[in-house]
Amino acid sequence: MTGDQPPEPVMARDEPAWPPMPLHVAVDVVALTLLDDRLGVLLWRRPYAPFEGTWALPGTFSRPDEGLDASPRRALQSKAGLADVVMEQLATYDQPPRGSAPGRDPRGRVVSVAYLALVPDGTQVASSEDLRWFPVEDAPEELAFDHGRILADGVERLQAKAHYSSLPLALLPEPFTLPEVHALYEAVLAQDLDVRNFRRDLLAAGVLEETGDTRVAGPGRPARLYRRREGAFAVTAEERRVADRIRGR
Amino acid sequence: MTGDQPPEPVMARDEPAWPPMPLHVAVDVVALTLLDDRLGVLLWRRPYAPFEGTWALPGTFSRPDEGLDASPRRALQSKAGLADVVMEQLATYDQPPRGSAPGRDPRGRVVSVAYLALVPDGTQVASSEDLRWFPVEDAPEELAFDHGRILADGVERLQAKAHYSSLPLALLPEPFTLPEVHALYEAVLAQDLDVRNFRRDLLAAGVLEETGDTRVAGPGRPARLYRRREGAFAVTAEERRVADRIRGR
DNA sequence: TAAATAGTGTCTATCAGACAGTATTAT
DNA sequence: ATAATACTGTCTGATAGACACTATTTA
Repeated sequence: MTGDQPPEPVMARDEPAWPPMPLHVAVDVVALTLLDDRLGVLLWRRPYAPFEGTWALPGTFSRPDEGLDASPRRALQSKAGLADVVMEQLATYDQPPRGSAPGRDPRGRVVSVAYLALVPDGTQVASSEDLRWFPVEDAPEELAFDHGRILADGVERLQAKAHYSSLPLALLPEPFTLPEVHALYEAVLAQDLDVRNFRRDLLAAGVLEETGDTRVAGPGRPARLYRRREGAFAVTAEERRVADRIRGR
Repeated sequence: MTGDQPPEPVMARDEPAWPPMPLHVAVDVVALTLLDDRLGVLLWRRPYAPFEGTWALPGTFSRPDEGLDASPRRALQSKAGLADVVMEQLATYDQPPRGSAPGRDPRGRVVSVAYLALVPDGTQVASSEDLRWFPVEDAPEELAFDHGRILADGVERLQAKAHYSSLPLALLPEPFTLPEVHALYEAVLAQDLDVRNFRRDLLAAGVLEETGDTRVAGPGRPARLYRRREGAFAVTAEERRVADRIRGR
């Protein structure tokens, strides 16, 4: 593999070790959703080697003709029919993973750029025997490659952000009710949150605006409907301060 | 789920698009240090195309025979003679960078994994006309590739962590005095910090321990010396709570 | 003894956490 | 009326931020 793709003859005094040994760049997606009041992750059973038959995060190899961020979108689109989800880059992993045994990919050196994708509750996915949501806590212990670690990192990232941002709202279709948001944060953090304090702090953060409507769902008082206010993210007071300090410069 | 991962003849039903088009994987290092009570970054003037003669972050192509995290260490070692610095991965960038014009690397598709490296104040580096520290605020506006953006992201990461971790201490050689730590945080945050509050909060965080010695430096009362306590990181009370919540699960 | 640097204490406003009852709807 | 769900207010302890003086050394 010589990896020559110079559009012109640019090589006057080029990088000493050029062309470098090219590597294989994969992307893997930790796609999370709200599943029955718990956090769910999309897994895919690999139909071919390596790790044939093993559950894995959906992923693909990045193509030379697409932007890096486009690769995880294409993976979600082609494997699950998902489009327009909120995504953010997590981290990049390689072989060998820190502190683990078997290496990322038996086929050779592969670096994998992991992404976190947040899929709104109720979004239709092309599920099947070999592609479906798992409650995160019931996911198979052994995933392909080092996907178990990547999954854990993705969940941890979302939990961390739940403490100081409204990122988890991407898991709800708009408009939503405050009880739904409350249940969402409890699911994300796997933790009980006092209703009164939660509502007080969430409303004080100013990330929501009322639609004016309410939603009737069976018995009980109807809940007011909200949507996200554009560009609003920080939730706790401390983190609003931090964000202001950083942004305001 | 069968999960056989045969090191043997593997290619029975392999990935459809295998082998994928390989890409070039670079690593770039945002190496920061304390420079005359300001934050400094190590830059390198590229001696060859592309961007010949332009200042850039030190970097290299990752080799197939090394772990990904080893590449930025090799880059620092070979270009600047630096070893054993604290490093953490920042993010991965590619062509085209979000919202910019010229593309990462004119030679073809390159993804770059960026690292943050913290070099203790006073560490000797093999500096020259073409490799030296710049105060971050005096760094050239135009760096090669999208290194300007990567540098900004690295500084922002360090500043964010300065609010809730003792990561910046990696910029000081041990042992150090509290006035030095104070000056360090002021340099990192480019902000005045009240001495009394700073000392109160830093000591309350329990990340330091006294050595018992003091350091005499010219006139004035000698300062007590401290070292980092092993494994201690969180600084503010809020972030200790956050860290506990996340870790304690 | 003057100049330089290291070190210390209090008050206040804000916020997170604990806690229980009222309001509105369907049946 | 009963059951179900939505919604609300207060108190307390902890903490971040504002603020000015004393202590110890060298020259």
